Amino acid sequence: MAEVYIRVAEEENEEPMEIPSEDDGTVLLSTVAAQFPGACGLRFRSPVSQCMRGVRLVEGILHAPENGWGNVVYIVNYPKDNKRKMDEIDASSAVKMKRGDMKTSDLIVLGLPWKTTEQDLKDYFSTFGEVIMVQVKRDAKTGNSKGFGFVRFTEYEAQEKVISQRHMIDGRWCDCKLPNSKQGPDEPLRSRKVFVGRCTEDMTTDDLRQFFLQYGEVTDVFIPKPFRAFAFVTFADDQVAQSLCGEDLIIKGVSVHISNAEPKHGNRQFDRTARFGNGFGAQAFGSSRSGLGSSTNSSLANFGSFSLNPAMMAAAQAALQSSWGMMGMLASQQQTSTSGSTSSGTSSSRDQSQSFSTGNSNYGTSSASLGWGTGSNSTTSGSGFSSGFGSSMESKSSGWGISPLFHFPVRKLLFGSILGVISVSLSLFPPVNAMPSKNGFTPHVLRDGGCFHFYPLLNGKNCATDILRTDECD
DNA sequence: GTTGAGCGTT
Repeated sequence: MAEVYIRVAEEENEEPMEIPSEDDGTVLLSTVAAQFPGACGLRFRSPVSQCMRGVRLVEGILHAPENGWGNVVYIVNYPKDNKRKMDEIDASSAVKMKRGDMKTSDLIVLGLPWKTTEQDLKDYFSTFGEVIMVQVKRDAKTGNSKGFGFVRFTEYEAQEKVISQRHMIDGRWCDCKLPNSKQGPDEPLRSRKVFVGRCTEDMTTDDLRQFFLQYGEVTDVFIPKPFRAFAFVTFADDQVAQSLCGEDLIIKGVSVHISNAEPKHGNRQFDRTARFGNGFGAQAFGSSRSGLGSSTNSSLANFGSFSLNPAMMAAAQAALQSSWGMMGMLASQQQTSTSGSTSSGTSSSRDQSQSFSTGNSNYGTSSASLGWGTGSNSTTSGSGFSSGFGSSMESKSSGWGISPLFHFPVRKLLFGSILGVISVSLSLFPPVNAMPSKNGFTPHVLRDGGCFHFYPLLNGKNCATDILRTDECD
């Protein structure tokens, strides 16, 4: 079969480029993206209607229109083309760009060989520009390198270049990043990482990487182990990430939902705002970035007189309604495995394990707690029910992870008091199924090692995060 | 004397 090419251009009146189709007559979006980086689809002007028409795209495969590809010039779609909100994002980033200092800052160099000296560092990085500072962090007693260091350039361009690539230093691949201490507090607005909900177990990191490649360069894919039905995909371009948020995409025949990766707990800006008067974290509700702010707040107001928010109740009731039940919770205490999972590409070889390590995340559960019955944080204190929670699951690599509304180590709680409080709350409030749909909160429970995570859904959309499994709750 | 994700004063 003779090779078939379709004509593609960025604009209608530009000279088209011929792009090869596959044997079955389809065209891979990745093929298009190879010539037009960032392309997310094709459109063409219908000779009949004179309107622009989209080309069917299924799982990265572009399907010819009814009458074949023909001689039409297909126009490349980019994520920003069909996202009105991108204008706002562009505007806000423009502001940040202006405000963003072009000053250089220290860069942390991760993964240094133990033997690497500061002179080695200086020699290496001088190839990128003038180096005004290098450090190798060492153990005070032994003087041994800790395997990381810092470098600073005079030129901002050199800094950008160095951050943008990996570095082979003395035989090891190293990464240079802005240190955590230098990461701006409003970086979340420009997150390059998206949360991929409703993943199935057969989706591999490679599958996801291949799939999302059609939208732009993918710098990291992370799938928590054991299987938890979600993943994180990080793009090189934050605009690509933002443009995908809210989309339902089909991967391997299943619909996954893309949303913002919630900031992990323990992030600077949330430390101080992690509590409401009712004792619940403001993060899941107050963040305007999640786009849930207004509707959520109105729900809160309805419950204000109880100084309880709906998610709080939902969570408590979910504890009773969850398919595990209390016995399941007890049994779960036998499982203590938490953060032992490794990065997605595991290898015993030193070099290979490094090659997979960039940007991968591990998950662990750190302690969090619920305080029951004291009411100390309650402003109106009608219920005598308050809680607080600390950090939870986190994504170590880039500071973003999912954020369950709260979770707690089961073993640290007395079940008698749980039952007591829950029975009180149940007597005060209707069961979940009877909760007003207007309210829209639905509890979901996720077990993670010895901990339980409660995920409230607001009108079917993730409130604290995306929903993970559907078999546990209604 | 080992290690391999992280985050810097000393």
